[in-house]
Amino acid sequence: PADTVLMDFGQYVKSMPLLLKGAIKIMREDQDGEELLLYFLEKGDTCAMTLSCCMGFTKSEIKAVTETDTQLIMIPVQHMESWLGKYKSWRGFVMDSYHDRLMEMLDAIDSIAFMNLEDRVMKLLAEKSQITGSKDVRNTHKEIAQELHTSRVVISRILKKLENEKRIALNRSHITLL
Amino acid sequence: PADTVLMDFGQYVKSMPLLLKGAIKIMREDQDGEELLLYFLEKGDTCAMTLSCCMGFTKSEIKAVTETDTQLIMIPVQHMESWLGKYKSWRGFVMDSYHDRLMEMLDAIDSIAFMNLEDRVMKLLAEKSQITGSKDVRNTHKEIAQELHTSRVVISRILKKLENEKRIALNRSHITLL
DNA sequence: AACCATGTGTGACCTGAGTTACCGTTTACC
DNA sequence: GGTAAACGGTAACTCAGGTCACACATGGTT
Repeated sequence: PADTVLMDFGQYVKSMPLLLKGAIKIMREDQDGEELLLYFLEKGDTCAMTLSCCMGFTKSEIKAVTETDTQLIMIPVQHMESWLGKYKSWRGFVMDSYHDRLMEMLDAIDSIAFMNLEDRVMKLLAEKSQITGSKDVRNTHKEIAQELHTSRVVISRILKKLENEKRIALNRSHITLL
Repeated sequence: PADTVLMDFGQYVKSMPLLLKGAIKIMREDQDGEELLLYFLEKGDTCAMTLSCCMGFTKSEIKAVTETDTQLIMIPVQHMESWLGKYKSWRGFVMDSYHDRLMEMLDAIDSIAFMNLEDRVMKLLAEKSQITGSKDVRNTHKEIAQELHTSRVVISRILKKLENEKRIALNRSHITLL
């Protein structure tokens, strides 16, 4: 179901998720417990972070939470490793996954470093809309604020501005893209 | 030699660097040509970005510039691929490299998202000092500003403050950590 | 020595974003 | 139906960091 914490910071990882349906959001947390959305995983994706964590037997650096209801397969580490030697296709899949995740990280960095908050809000709303396949985004201002690592007041202000510009419509716990 | 551009944005990549000596800085650039330092590569490292770029035959998303004089081996793509099937150790090395790079990206995100400029400046100076093995950092304020994606004036201001706090000493084109 | 490019210092000002405080509205749940 | 919690709007203020303008120092070149 949506909003399930699949993996938390500091947890050991012993299997690798393979996403069949739905979406997962990957978050980063600093020492004060402040969070930041890194990227979303969608159908066909796997989490490279998990992947390298479970191979190195290190703790998770990230938190994974289902964004929507989700269906996934968990592959135990030992299979993963042996398959890497046996199947070229599996190797290719794992490599591609690493590549994809690096690109998502780059994108996350671009957003934080080069974009202003207003644009980041619009980008996030667009991504959420794309994931659910609907123009309606069911989130409170507070949730959006946490994902973008800012405060609720700031998000409310920006959303109100976007509404005045007729780019979105606001309702309680529910935003519509126009 | 130092300050050599090994790879630029949009360039195709046909071989993979393996760092024997020295250090390389990896930069990201936005559409306006604004740059941002992502991380440094050091002895024993390779560039996972290059790696996945050359396997996918896509253009480079990053720019690589030697930070110090550097010695490296360039491995052509075709070897890389066949070795992945043949040698478990090579596979492990490539996987580890991907993992390391992902961790560096996480660190870069932490810096940008969670730290203030003053701390980022100190962190950068510490990294540069560690790389050269010297307390002296030979950089102009302008160079530091570009790496942190800010302006020269701001960096001068912060450095002056750090000097007043006796944490560094300033000279022309040259900063000493105390 | 005169000149010019580069590097640095500093004051004045602007602005996006974070903070605090307070209020009204809606929803969930006894 | 009443009450507490969650949600959202808004004003007033603060502040880090960005921008502009200008001055001066340093070092290399002719």
